[in-house]
Amino acid sequence: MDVARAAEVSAASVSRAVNNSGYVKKEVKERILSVANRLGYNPNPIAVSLQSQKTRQLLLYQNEITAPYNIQFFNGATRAAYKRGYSIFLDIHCDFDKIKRHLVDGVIFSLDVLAEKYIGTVGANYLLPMVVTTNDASLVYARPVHSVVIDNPRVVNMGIDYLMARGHQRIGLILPEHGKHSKIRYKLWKNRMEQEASYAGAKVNVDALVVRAEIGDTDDVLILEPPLITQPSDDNFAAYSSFNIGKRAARRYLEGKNPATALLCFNDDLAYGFIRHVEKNGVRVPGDISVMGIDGIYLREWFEKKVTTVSIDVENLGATSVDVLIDILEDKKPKYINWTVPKILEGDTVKSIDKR
Amino acid sequence: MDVARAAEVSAASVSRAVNNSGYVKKEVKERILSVANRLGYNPNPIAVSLQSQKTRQLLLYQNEITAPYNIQFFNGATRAAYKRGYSIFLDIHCDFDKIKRHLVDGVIFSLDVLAEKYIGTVGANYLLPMVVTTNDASLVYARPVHSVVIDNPRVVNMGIDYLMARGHQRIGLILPEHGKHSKIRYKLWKNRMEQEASYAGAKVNVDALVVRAEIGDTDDVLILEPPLITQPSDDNFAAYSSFNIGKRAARRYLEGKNPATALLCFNDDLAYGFIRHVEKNGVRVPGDISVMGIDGIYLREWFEKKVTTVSIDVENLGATSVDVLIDILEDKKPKYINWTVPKILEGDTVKSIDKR
DNA sequence: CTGAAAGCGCTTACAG
DNA sequence: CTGAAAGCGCTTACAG
Repeated sequence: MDVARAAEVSAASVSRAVNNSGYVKKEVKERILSVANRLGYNPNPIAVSLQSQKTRQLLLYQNEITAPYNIQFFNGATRAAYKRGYSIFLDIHCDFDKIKRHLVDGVIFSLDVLAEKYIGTVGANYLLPMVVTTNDASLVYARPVHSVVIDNPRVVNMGIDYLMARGHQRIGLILPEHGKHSKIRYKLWKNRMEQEASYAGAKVNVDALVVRAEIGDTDDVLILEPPLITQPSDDNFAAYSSFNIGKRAARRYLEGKNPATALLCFNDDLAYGFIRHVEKNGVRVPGDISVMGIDGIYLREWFEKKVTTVSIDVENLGATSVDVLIDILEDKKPKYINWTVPKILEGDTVKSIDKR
Repeated sequence: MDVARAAEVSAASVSRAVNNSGYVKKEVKERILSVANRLGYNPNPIAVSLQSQKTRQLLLYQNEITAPYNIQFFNGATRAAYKRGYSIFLDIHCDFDKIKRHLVDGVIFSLDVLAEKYIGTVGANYLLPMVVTTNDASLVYARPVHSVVIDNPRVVNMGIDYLMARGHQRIGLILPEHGKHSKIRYKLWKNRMEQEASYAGAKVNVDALVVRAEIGDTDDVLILEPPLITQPSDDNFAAYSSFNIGKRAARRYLEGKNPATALLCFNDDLAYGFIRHVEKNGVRVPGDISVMGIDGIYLREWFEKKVTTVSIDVENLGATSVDVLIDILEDKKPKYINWTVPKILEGDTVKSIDKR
């Protein structure tokens, strides 16, 4: 070490002085520090990491970055990490093999399917400490995994409650054709709606209230290489965006004759895609049909109409995931399952109607 | 090394086998590899980095993550990095001291003011290889810095050309009160407009066409800790968003009597904030006033109206920045100044008018 | 209070 | 073709 030579002490003393750990005589310490300062010395972080077996860096996997959900998750995560002296590494390439080369202490998956894939492949013999945000508390992985759980039963029922309180009885559902989360929310919605129908003594086919749509091969959310967001010639939007699924759903909705007075959407992005397309075709929201989303995306503020939504406080989801992961790393034994609490955010897309 | 012991060879041979470098007898290599595989061995990336003095990780500084511009920049950057075997570390905390602890080979600044701040402080004695995306080719830092330059003279004139070709002569400008970029674009616009006026033989006060606005202390873009995007109770949007500056500008616009028939906006976000607010107040775009943005954000597709804009191909900006940085790291001597080419993206917010 | 030594887990000349 | 040695740049017991 240059500093050690210049200050005529051992490397050990420099280390003690710079990190002010252990004993160094006061004058010596000052001399070392002033020399270090003069030479612009900074401990090599890689060497420090090798020694401590810690990088204080975390990895966050998301499958893309244009969805407001993902942006909010990242923002919450990076804030939480910063508070505890860590940094977040956002990786939107689901190329899990690369994880072996990343200099990180642990991993966060903002989507459970990503975590499952990782555990089933690379994770089998390179399993870093990890946390996953999941839509299903009952998910069982190859081994126990710490998770932050979106309380879907509450989310879906809270949305339905809100709409019912405003007189809606025929409450439809718009969701992607495929995907585990989609199935979970569909089941919850269906159970509730059938229950409501039986209360009312009615025998109805609730499935007539559903609109499903899909774009491309959306079953596979593992995107190795994220596409360009904006094509050089036109601004085509990535095929997998929920916004586009919402547009597609709107097309189906307009073709059929869905009897719903209100539609609960799989998420806010989808709701906006839906609204955009039906309004272009003369259907007013909420005049002709009420629309409710799920998530609570920040872009609600950017649109001409704020979507009424069940917020799952995505930033908090990200922050909690990070806190759990750091707790693991610092041996603070967090709970395996961490629930989050949804909440209604009022907006402009639901109207009250007379019950009949 | 466990593998070395189990395979009864030296650590050196294991290294050679695993990296398949140097000579290892075929059978021995196979034995090592199978043992390594059985034990689930992976070289410790920190140790590898210490040895090679490379992490293959890069740091990208941005001052927040909600702006579509930043999202696109990141997407372009991470794609470019991935192609060359690097990863990008997105840091939205402008806490440059932390850079000393990051395990990265180089840094990218997507905003020149961030780079200047870094060079003037921490960078003085901890200067990593770096690249900056800048609005001004003439920027002189404390030392020469590789830069990717947004060709503002072309951007501004291209926008004005587009509007003039559609009959507009009184072309206004909306921009933030403060900031270097704002001043640059203002000057370019002013020169051009005065020139046009003199061609026409007119003597006009072009400044009557300007709308300026600001939110909070926006002069300081160095955000140590990014705020929550969504507040738990209401969805207030961060004060520094250009969208909100656009709304504020709209208020001023409505108060005064700006004679412009078309307004060039500092960026697309601002344009949307402006459009949102004036339309709420009965002013139609482009019916009553044409609006043009700069940037080419992907959210154009999400809105009811696509803003007409001068795209600076932000993804390409990010990708180029990364390529230049990697060229530096790999000793490929990239140019110091790298220009990018703007381009018009048509939209729904400009109408042609009769010249008079 | 301070330094020599060992070690973090690798890789790469250097001998053989 | 293979191993012992040195070294990447630190930190931390261990002696003194």
